[in-house]
Amino acid sequence: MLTPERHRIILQLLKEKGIIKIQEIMELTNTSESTIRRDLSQLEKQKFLKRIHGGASRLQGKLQEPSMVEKSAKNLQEKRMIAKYAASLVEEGDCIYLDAGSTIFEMIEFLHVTDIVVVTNGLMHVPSLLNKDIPTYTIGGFVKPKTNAFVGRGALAGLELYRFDKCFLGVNGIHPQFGFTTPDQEEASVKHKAISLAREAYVLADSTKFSEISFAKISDLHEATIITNELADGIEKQYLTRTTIKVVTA
Amino acid sequence: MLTPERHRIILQLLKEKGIIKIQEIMELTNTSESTIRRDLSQLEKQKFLKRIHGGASRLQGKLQEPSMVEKSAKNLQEKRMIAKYAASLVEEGDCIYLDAGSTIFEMIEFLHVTDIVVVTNGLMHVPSLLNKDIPTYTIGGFVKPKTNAFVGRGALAGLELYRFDKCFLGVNGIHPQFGFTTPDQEEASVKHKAISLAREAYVLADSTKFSEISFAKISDLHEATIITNELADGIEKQYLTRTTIKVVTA
DNA sequence: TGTTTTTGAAAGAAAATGATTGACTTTCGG
DNA sequence: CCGAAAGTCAATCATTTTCTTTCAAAAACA
Repeated sequence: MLTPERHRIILQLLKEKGIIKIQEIMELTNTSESTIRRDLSQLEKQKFLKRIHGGASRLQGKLQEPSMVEKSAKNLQEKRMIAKYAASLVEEGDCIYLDAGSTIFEMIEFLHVTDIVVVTNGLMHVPSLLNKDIPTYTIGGFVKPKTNAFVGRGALAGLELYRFDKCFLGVNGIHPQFGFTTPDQEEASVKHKAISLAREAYVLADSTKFSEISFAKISDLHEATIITNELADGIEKQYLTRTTIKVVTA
Repeated sequence: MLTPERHRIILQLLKEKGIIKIQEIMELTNTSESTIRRDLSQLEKQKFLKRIHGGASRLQGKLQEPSMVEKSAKNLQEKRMIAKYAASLVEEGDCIYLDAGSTIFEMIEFLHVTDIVVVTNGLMHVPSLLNKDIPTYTIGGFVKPKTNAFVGRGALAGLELYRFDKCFLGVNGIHPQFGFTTPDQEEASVKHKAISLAREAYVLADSTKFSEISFAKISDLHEATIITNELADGIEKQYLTRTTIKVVTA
C-alpha cells in the first residue's frame, strides 16, 4: 500500500469517527506501528490532524471553521435534500446569487433551468456552473484560503454592481434573538450585502444550525426565508413568529 | 505498444482507481519499469497526474486541469523558461497582477518570494497561488467560459480598486505598428487597464507571437517590456526602437 | 546508410518500512 | 498519594523497495 493511500484512509477514518487509535489503522492497512506513527507525524505537520496519546484526533476546535472538505462529507444527504428544494425555487429568467459553501454548492447540480444568470462569491462553484453552461459572474475580492470565498472590500464593491431576484446563503448559526451568524466577520459582511441586494433571500441550513450562535451577525431572521430539513420539537414557536421556514422532507 | 497508447491506459486507470502502482502498469502494458517511469514523468510535467513514491495519483485540483491541458510539451518548455525569468523579476513586497492564460500560469510555480500580494483575473491561477500561501485577490466579473478569465464591466471595476508594482500579461499578437493584440475585445480591455495601473508592465510571449496581429488592440509596444525566448533574424530593429525586449535563453 | 528516438538494464542514491531499544504516560490497585 | 504494570512514544538501525542516472541495444525515421 502506497503512502498517500494510507494517508487518505487515515483522514477518511478521522472524518467519520473524530478520533482513531493507532491499533485500528494498523489492522486496516496491514502495516506496522512505526509506519502509522510516521504517517500521523506527517499529517500533523501538514495540519490535517492532531496527534494524541494512542492515536489522532480531528482538529476542529469550536473556534475553527471546519474546512470545505470536512464539511462536505458530513450530513451530505440532508444537505442535498435542502439544496434540491432550493434549486427548484429558481425560475427561468432569474438572476440569482449563490453564496460560497458546500450546501449551496450542492444546489448547482439541481439547477435545471437554462435561462438564468448566476453571481457567486464561491470560487469552487464556478467550474460546476460553467459545466452546466450557466452564465457566471464572480464578485471578486480577497480569496479566503480556507473556504475559497471572495471577501473584503473588493467583494463588497463587486456585489454592488448587481441586483438579484433571489439569493441563497449558508450560515453557521440561527437564533431567534441574535439572527443569522457566521464565524468570519468578512464573510458576514458579504452575506449581509447580498441579502440587501436581493428581492428574495433564502438561508439553507440543516437542523443543527438552529439555536447556534456564531461570532459575526449577518442579519435578523426576518430578512430571509429558512430552508431546512427538520425542526427540533418545541422550538417552532420561537422562530415562526419571526420568519418563514420551509421544512423539506424526504 | 506505442507511447500514446500507454499514456491513455495510465490515465484511464488513474481515473478509475485514483492511485496506481508502477507494478500494476508494468503488468498491464508488458513494458519495463524504466519505460513506465518515463511515462509518469512526462505525464506529470504536463499536469495530468502526480507522481508518488511507488506509482502515481490523480491530482485533485478540479480547477487546474480542464481546457488548459492542450499544450504541446515542446511549447511548454519555452513557456516555462519565459515564465521562470518573469517570476524572478518579482521582488519581496511587490503587489503584482497576473493575467489569465497558461504562460502566466507557469510563473506561479517559480514565485519564490514570500511577502507579495497577487491580483489576478485568472480563475485557474487561484488554487495554485493559495497552495503557495500567497495572499490572492481576484478582480471579479463575468467568467469567460473558454479561458476562465474574468472580463467585462465587473472586471474593470474590480481592477480599479488596485494599483500594481508590476503586471504580467499574455498576448496573441505583437506588431511594431499595431502593438499588442488579442482575439477577445473584452479581454483586451482588461489587459489595457491592467497595464495602466502598473508601474512596470511585462508581456510574456514566445517567438511565434511576433509579427502576428489579432483582432483587439491592447496597447502600443512601448507600454510594456516584452519577455520572449528568441527573436527571428532581422526583425530586431523594427521592435527595439519601440520597446524593450528581454530574450531568455536556456 | 546515418541519425534520432525509444527502450530495457544496471548501479548507486534515496525513501519507506518494520523491529528494537529505552524513556515516557497512563492506569489502577493499594 | 505512591508505585508497579501496561501501554505508548521517539529514536535508531538494517532491510527492502523505489528512484534517478547512465549507457548501450533496439526501433523508428529520414
